[in-house]
Amino acid sequence: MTVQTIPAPAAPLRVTPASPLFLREDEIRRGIELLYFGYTAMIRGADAILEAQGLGRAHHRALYFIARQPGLSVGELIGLLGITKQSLGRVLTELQARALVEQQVGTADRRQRLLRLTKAGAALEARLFGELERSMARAYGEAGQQAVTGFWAVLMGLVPPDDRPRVEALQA
Amino acid sequence: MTVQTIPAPAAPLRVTPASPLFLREDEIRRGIELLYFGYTAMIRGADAILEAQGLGRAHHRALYFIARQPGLSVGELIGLLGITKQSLGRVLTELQARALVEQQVGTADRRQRLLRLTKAGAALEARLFGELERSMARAYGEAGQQAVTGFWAVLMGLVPPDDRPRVEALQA
DNA sequence: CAGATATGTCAACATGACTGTCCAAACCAT
DNA sequence: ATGGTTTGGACAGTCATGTTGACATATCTG
Repeated sequence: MTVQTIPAPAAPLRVTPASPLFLREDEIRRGIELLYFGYTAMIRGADAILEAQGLGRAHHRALYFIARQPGLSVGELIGLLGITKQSLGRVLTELQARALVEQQVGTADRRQRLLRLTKAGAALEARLFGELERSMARAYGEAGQQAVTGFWAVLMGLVPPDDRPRVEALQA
Repeated sequence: MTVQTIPAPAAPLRVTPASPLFLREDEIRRGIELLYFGYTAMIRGADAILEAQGLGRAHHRALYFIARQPGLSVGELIGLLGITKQSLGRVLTELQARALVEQQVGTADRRQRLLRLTKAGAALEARLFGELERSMARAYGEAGQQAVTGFWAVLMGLVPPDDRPRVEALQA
């Protein structure tokens, strides 16, 4: 599962460094644009796989978080995705119909439905993750270890403080 | 236009630094998740304004890039947004009907329609930008100048090399 | 037992993407 | 000047993904 196949280049990717006046409009716009293009570029690789399966990004997000936190409840997943019960319901119904996701009744609270990937679901998620990983690993490698720390710091700074614990919690 | 109102804190936001083995699956997943949550968090602020206007994110993206590159052609905008002519057409028609965007016939090539914001369009875009800026400036400030450089480097690394010139070109 | 909570389901709707097709104007090369 | 290409607009239909609102069921909790 570990990926060490992409060696970091000797010289990290050169970008214009942030200036001391890095809160100027230009540098803010640069961040907005890179975030937009970087995000869409990372996603793109998985889209082809999804389309071949007749699935969409909504399915991917559900698969991703179920893979990340096996046994999470429907309510927790709704909280992570920030969508309504009805929207998730449709996605989850489809994933179960295709036997990619399975439910089990909660042990502590029997109202809960705890979600897990089936073998087939885990295999599909692994393929999708592979695409994201390929893109992200290349970017990490080109930018270098120190840049990755900065990347995380700025992104965490974008998340409203109240929501940060939930993001951190994924890093179990 | 310059924003210096948010001082960088003495101690930058602390995040777990990337480890020397920063290509491990866990650290890749951390990047994926932060990119997802950070991106959606940044966007969120503008959504309320858009909704009040009866506009969507597609309109915002068009306004953003027209503001960024006044006088760009329809084709260039299609290239930046990565959508089809038909999809952009509807958005652009609406923005023109609301007198937020105006066209002028290209000077060199009279087939082209060069796009500009009207006064009202510029005002709306400024309000929307203000929301993104507030979020991004806070994140920059919390993370610090060096982190911002790393943030840019990783994001640029995500963009396929062939597309990088187009992103750089926005930094005119 | 009563009320709150977790989940599921049905229906109607909005947004923003897509494809396919056709057309007009303008550019460009032979 | 003719013919092919490019740029853009328009119309029609479809799909994916989100939304509200209303209602049902099972289960937990006080």
